[in-house]
Amino acid sequence: MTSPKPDKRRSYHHGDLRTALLEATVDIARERGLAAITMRSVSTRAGVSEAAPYHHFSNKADLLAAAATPAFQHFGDAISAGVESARAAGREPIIGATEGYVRFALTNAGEYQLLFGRHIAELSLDEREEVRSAARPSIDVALRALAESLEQRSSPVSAEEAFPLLRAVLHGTVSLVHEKELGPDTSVNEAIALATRAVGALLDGLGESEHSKEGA
Amino acid sequence: MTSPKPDKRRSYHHGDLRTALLEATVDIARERGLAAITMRSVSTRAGVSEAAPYHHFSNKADLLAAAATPAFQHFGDAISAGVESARAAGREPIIGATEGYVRFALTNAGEYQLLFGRHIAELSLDEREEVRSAARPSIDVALRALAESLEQRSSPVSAEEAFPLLRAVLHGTVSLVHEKELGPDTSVNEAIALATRAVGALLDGLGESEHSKEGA
DNA sequence: GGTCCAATCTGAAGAGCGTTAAGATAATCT
DNA sequence: AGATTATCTTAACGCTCTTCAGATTGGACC
Repeated sequence: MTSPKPDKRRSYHHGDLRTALLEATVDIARERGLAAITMRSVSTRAGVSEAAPYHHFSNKADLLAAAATPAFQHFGDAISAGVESARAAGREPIIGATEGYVRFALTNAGEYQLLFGRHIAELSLDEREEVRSAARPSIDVALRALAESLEQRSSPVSAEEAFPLLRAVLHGTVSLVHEKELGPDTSVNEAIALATRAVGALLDGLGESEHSKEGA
Repeated sequence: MTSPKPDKRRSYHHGDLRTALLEATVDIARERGLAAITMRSVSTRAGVSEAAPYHHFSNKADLLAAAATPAFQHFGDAISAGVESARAAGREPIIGATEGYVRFALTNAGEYQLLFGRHIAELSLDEREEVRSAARPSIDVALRALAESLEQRSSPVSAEEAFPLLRAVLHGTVSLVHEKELGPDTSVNEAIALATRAVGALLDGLGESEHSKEGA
């Protein structure tokens, strides 16, 4: 009994446990945060024993790295949505990307941590490369929005040059809010206002300081 | 008798275990990173059993929060040194503060994490207030440097207004480097160059965009 | 269609983590 | 002095990640 159907969680063998584990990981991150991701919670959610994941991932770090792939999909979609929304409203693409980025990071804090948390720094080179390629589409969306806005402003700096600065502002704003460093009750809209203002000023300043070194 | 005779690791009673535990905590953070701080590593280093800390701190979170006090002292000193150095060289105080901040955060990554890591977000209100007051001197140093530079630029924005933006840039830059998101081998000087450029552009841009809303 | 192999999953165990409880020791108070 | 209180230790619990031997099964091969 209870075997012949590839129905899903039926038989001794799962069928597509790897995918199920990744989905469980992302779901738990969204619902209960990065700290709630344990081998037990993930495998229980997928309906298997806690040792089962080790047949698909070499360890927890590897599982988290692999889970970044679906999570980056969500992240990229959120940025794209922000860009489209801004474009439709006649606002700068990079401001739209900023809104999408910050809104995603604050409404899905656990998933954002999964993508950019401290555990990433401890991955092996191979694993980090895997994450990096999963991140590529999101990066490209943001980079294009940045390039377009710089062009609109006829800014003298390239998108590649400005990109790390943009990332610093966005990641910094989000991290400070996550860590409750800007007060324990900063709202999403306040955070977006902060980030858009910083990004706007940054691009303004980059344009200015390059046109003429008039300081002193 | 002889309360001022804490000879050191002598008897069954330690003498000043609380202080010794805080020093051990900070030392381990500096030497081996935040993750290496365990109740066992800390108490072993202080020469006591692993349960001893619970007579001075209610739990690990409380210990970490208390350890922020000496660590913030180091942090504030580093920022001050940067400001003084810049002042002596005729450069902007806020650029000096930026250099001091980033250099400290990258040469003492573990201690920086101790101050601004994710665990801070999970503290109780009382514990967070304790950390907050320990942070006060460092914040004031940075705030003064910012105010002075804004004045030199006759910028229309107040230091209080610009401060969160400054923090976002600094914390973001440092976090990205710590998490190896800007390449696995970003040097301290590269990070400082990035941060100073971002801070400079930010202040430039804040000045510009307030003088005249000329966009569109 | 039957047999065997390799992939997959389980159950049990080990080492390390934070934390608590009960008891030993020493400093302080009266 | 004796008693009280603060401090520290030893031992244990439940949780973490991880490994290993053994059970189960899907698929390849004959």
